[in-house]
Amino acid sequence: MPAKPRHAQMDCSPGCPVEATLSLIGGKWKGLVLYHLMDGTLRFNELRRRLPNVTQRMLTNQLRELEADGLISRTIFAQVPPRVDYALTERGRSLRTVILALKEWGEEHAAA
Amino acid sequence: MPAKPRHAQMDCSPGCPVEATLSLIGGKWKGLVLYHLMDGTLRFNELRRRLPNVTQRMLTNQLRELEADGLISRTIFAQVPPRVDYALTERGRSLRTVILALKEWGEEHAAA
DNA sequence: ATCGACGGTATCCTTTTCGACACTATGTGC
DNA sequence: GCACATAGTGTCGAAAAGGATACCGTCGAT
Repeated sequence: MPAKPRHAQMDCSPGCPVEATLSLIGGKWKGLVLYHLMDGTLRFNELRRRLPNVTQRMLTNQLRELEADGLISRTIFAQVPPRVDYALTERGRSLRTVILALKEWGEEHAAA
Repeated sequence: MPAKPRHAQMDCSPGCPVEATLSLIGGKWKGLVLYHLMDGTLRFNELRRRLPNVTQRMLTNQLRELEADGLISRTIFAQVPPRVDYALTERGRSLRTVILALKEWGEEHAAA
């Protein structure tokens, strides 16, 4: 399983929670995914359209990891054509302030 | 140069600033370094002692990247033994709210 | 009969990241 | 003469992350 042993060993002491949080949202496109899901539930291809530079495989990966971390939920409808909805969980929603802080800082300090 | 082409192409549109910010603080130990420097200026080995799991080479790398991004300053004193001080720049200090948001979320949602 | 939409997998390959380890220079204290 | 502290640098290699491409099954519309 190619999960994220990124900061797996949380033996870092004081500032550790900082890294713990980063390890959850630090994946290459996770910030973006979470940001878009803050608008509400989206289907797989709706996300794809919003993130044109992400390959299908990467998007699937990131979504799976976010799901494994309990930040988003994945709801499958037994239909044809298939339909899968992605939405923030309660835990994911609690990241709102963090994501917004990142966004605001980025907007104000766009420096070259 | 092995810098951070991480989110180099900032062609992501709406949530882009989120990724932009993450690309600056998303390095493996950058969050920690910034967090500790919020306490005030630190010398190289003082940082090392606070981050026991970081190899010297990695610490140097992260510091160099943070400096290149204008988040920290590096002051060399022509002494022997050598002395180098690291401190947050104005720009680095402006990250305070972001770092604290990360830390607080991490503390509250430590979940297994 | 073929095409497209949907939500993926599977496979392969390249790039990036990270860690281990060794090595450097200089001056001081023993 | 030796070790120690300081703040690094260099090289190597493993592992992880990321990207490209091709493929799958089903249904409705053409």
